[in-house]
Amino acid sequence: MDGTTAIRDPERTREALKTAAREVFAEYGFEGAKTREIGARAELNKAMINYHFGGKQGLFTEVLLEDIREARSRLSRGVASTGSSTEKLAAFVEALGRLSEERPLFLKILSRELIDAGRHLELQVEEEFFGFFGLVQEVLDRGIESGEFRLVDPHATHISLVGGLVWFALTAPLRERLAREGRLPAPSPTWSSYVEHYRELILTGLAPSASDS
Amino acid sequence: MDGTTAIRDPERTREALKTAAREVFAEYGFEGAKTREIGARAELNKAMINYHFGGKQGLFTEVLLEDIREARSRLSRGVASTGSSTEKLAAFVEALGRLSEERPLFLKILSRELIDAGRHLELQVEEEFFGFFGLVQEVLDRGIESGEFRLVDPHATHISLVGGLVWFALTAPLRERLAREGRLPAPSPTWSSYVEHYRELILTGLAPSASDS
DNA sequence: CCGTATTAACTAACCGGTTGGATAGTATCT
DNA sequence: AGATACTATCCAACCGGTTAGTTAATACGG
Repeated sequence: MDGTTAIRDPERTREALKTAAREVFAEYGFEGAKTREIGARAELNKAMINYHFGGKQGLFTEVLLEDIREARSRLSRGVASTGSSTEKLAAFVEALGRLSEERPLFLKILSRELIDAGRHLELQVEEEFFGFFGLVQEVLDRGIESGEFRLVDPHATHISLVGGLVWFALTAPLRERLAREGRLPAPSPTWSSYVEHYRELILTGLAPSASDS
Repeated sequence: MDGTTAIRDPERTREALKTAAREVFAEYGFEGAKTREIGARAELNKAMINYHFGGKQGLFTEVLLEDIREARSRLSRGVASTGSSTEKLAAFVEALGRLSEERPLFLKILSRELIDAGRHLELQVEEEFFGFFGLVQEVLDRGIESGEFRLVDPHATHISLVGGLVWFALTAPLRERLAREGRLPAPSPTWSSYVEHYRELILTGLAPSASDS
């Protein structure tokens, strides 16, 4: 009765399904993901998806809500670091880099949803997701106001800021495959080296020129 | 028999199928795209896909080969512009921006393939696609060598360079939907304003500091 | 404690509907 | 007439979801 030998453990079952779902949804997308495959990877009957989550959509929603909340909490911590706007932005890039590296499945799922305009996102997930947008905006606004950054469009800058890192993450699978097959002329950058490069590129790009007020 | 009134026109049929395929593949991905839907949009029997292209995969490959070749030719023209490395890079950003704006379906299809490491790309398409990578590399290498750019990792810079623009394109559908529903706090940047912003961000970010050799 | 009724967790089999592709027959070219 | 282009129909495989039935965990009266 120590719990580890329990044959039936609904909590463990739910976690196993969610873990399998993250893999399969990331690999095949919502429509492409087969409930049979999720069930098989979790070593459970696919009917358990309906039993515990109300269906494929329910499982998808549950997994995304969990991941979005974790991501927001991690990124918030990055932005909330004390210091100048420059330091805050650097901390955010670091946090987003680490998140992209450690949660590639989440990033894949989210990217797929972005491509098809969030077709499979329920309202609740959408609302939760929009919380991301406010995170960086304030740092940029304040940095521009204080003169630490050039006078750039904060909205556009926000897109650029996230774009490079996400793109690095999205192309990672292909680059890894090519590297494995020896078809890459030069070695691909590591995560840490890329994040470092990106932080410098962005911060240099945002720095005011010498002649600015 | 001037051709425009022809009831049967295999060339027109092939084009109609490819046009419909671009829409459907971009919207639903390779697996999600239904041959019935493609046939319906082209106002043709779905058996024509098999007849003219040998199947779903054949049509997909055909469409991608065509689009990749067009994209490469357009981007090559951008890079080949005369002038300094800075001007060449600026021209490339412009060209990529215009391409992303004018060929959103192509970009969607390609992004989906990147996410799943090119699972549906036949070898021929892959080879054709890799040609992209070399395009910017040389401009960056020469710009660094000549001292126009900082001493950055060209591979990483390449990823950053493409990332922002592609991310802008990928999030466009969602941003458009949100704007339509009035759920966006601030208006989203237009294509031209974003490209302009991005060009400046990158070129500023790559510029050597005053103290550099 | 202890048998037993009740509930919760789980499985195997099945369902209507849809998929990409094949095939047979028809129309329209040269 | 013979090749080419096209349609209507069919098919095996597969999809997500449901269902009836089984077993493990739990509540409870004695």
